[in-house]
Amino acid sequence: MHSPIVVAHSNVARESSLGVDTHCIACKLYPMCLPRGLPDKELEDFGSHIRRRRILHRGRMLYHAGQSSKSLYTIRSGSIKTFALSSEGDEMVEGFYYPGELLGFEALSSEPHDHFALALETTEYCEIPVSPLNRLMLRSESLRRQLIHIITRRITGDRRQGYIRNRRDARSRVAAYLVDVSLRRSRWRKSLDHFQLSMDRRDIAEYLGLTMETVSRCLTQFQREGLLRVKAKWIRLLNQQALRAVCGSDVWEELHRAVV
Amino acid sequence: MHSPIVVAHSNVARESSLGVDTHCIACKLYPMCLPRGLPDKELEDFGSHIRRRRILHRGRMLYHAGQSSKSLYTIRSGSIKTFALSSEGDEMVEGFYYPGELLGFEALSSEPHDHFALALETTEYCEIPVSPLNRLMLRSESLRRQLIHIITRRITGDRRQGYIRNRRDARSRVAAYLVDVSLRRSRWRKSLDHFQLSMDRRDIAEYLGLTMETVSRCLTQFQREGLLRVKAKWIRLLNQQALRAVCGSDVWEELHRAVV
DNA sequence: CGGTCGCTTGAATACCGTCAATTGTAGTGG
DNA sequence: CCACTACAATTGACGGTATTCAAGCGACCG
Repeated sequence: MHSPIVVAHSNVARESSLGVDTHCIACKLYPMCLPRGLPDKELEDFGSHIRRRRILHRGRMLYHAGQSSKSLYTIRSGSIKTFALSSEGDEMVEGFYYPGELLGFEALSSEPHDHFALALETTEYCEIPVSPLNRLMLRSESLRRQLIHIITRRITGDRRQGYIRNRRDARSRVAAYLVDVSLRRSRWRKSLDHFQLSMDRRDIAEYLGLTMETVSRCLTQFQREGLLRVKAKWIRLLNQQALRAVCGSDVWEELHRAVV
Repeated sequence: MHSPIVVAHSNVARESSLGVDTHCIACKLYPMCLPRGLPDKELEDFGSHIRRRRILHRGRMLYHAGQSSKSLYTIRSGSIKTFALSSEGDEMVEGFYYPGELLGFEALSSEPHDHFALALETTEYCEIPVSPLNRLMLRSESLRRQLIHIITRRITGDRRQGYIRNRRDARSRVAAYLVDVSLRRSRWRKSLDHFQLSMDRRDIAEYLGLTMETVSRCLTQFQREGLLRVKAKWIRLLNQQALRAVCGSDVWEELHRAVV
């Protein structure tokens, strides 16, 4: 059901024996893809080290807290939730990851994972081991630049997420969340206004610092106001303009900049 | 009204012709200092490019939103507040920076600053222009590693800050904030339990997603409970143990790990 | 068909935000 | 040095919003 890119390029393997191609094609779709813009020679090198097309089924962990980290991961399709566990056992949701996005940066500072990464649906990902990556960076100026560029953008992106999550009232947080999901989907050219959330209400709530019930109430209220239609995990945005107004036009701009 | 950097930078040259020394000394105190662990040769090189001992007086801007960014900055003493402005004109506080901490990472991806950085008190900082930094990284494997290490740790650090700011109730947010300040001070061996906040109540409130009044009420309540004494900006923590319990012991551990 | 799980809805409560008044503090000039 | 001013912080009362607890609904699955 959710296997966008794979399907679209199912006839990829024949194009190249090295198998770098699939990644190249992906790069056209994913602006922040790691090897984007690399010279062909280095691209080959890079491609020979990553482990591509791995599959994780819903509910499986990509990695656990405490586990030593040796790789970066990039999502090809599906979605991942990252979270820490408090001593009382409840989840503190850190974020959600969509196709084209990287996670597991702590591998770059050789620290163990400090959180869990869980597949919210069937998810295809690439694993990029850091030790060959480090070796490659010795030779490849452009790879080094690209990596630093990506990490840096991640920092500014997190900053913007912070602006969402810290909004005062529940309404604007939930609105901003929906706009964010919609914008991030637009990156890989999926429908902007009709989509299925892969996480449940509790996850959204934990992420936004609210309760499940409040998130639910906001959604039904938005529906009553004609801003969207919601049926379980399916969302249809009917009036994006108005939704942006709810979350604050400036917040929308921040989010928009983060995606472009 | 707020004119940026300008200011003094007077008697630097006499200590050393290369001027690396002051930075080296700092490195002993600041574990995350950029050139930490560099071979002497490269350290010299590095030191010759940074602009050290710049002074910013209270209320002055280190940089403005929109301004093009060409340097990283590291605090030597004092403190900096970073914030964005919403369209309604109110501040969205992103964070506070203390000695040993780096800011302005967007320079590494050659994007303009998307926020303001303001000195909360008289602040000494170093400016590290990125173009020589990039050139140096071509030759210096260890510098490259160190930079990536620092940026990566910044991401995990931000994640932990997120756990603070997203706590449900005001009490635990304020408590976590105080513990955080205290721990970050401990890095440069300042008093853990008696200190002066450099930001006002409104700044703290905006940072935590609360109001000034709520922050104030939490502080006086903590005082009534005997956890601390507060007089204007001066805080004396009387019972750190209990304070950590208020913010949730696991959050405290997260913060602690971020500092060490 | 009954059971589980995720989601919604309702009512009561607790908490935080708002507004307004007061006190306190720092900075300025007499 | 003190008085004055401007601004920061505190405090109180009130109303609104989110949480809590509990019940009800509906989809999915055995």
